[in-house]
Amino acid sequence: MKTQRNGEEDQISQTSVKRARVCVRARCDTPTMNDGCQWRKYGQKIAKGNPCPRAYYRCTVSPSCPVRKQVQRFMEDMSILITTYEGTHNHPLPLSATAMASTTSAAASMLLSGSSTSQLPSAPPMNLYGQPTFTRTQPPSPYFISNSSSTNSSPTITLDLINNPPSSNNGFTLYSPSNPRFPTTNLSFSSMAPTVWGGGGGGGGGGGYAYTTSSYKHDQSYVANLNQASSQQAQLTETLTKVISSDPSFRSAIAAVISTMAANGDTRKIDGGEHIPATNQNSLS
DNA sequence: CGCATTTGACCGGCGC
DNA sequence: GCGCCGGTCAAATGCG
Repeated sequence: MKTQRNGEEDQISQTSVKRARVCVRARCDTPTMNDGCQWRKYGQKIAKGNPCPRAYYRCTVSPSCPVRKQVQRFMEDMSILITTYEGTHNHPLPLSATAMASTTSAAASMLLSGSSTSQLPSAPPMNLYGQPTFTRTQPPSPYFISNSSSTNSSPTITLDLINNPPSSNNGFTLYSPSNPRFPTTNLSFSSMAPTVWGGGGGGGGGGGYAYTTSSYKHDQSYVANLNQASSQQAQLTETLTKVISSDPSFRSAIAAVISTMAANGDTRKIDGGEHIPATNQNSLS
């Protein structure tokens, strides 16, 4: 997997994906999602038409890391956080960050290949889990906003980590592109959302705002999710096999996610573990 | 005292 | 050419 992901990232960095962006939407009560990486806030703007300010962060794990992210509340539901990642990390990541990194890079890779998205024009969302692994107040309406802030000048992948309306999207869903030129691909990992990024900012400085280091906490829901994930692994595997076998590009994205889930639930052998702070590892148990 | 956030200024792209 | 707007910079500020 390490080789595979590195290959993907190489591909990403060498092609136009430098401009590709990965948009992640997740329900999050904290000012910013904790994705395991260390970010430094360098700006904030009030976007036109949106009362919520948009914050700009830069990856500070490595001084030369080009990765940036924008964090903004979803206008129609302030509890939803829209995080847009841009660029690819050029340094090893802590395990807690590989979840996002591998998922986004794989998603970007899938977007680049362009083969898969066109094959799913209007297919209904796939449900691989069958039920949500995390229960939380679910708003009545779907949140697949139409790539609102995008200027269509660069391809954007949307990872949807919101628990969507019950009937169809409780699990793991892939949404079809809507823009023929720069397709916007929506991936939904709603069952993962609260587990991977549940922790809360903290950190120093003014408002106690954006120092989202790898100090995220694993609460009970995280453990519960892990257990449930493993218990459903057989079913998941079977379904994934069908999906993956039918789409080589989607394969890479799925593989990244699976590896992440496996890594979280099992050991920390997979890529990046060597950079985990001890405190973070302790929090896993 | 060091470091991160805050926040107004600045810059470049884009549409008119 | 001008103005708007998104994105970035950097001095000021605040916290540990």
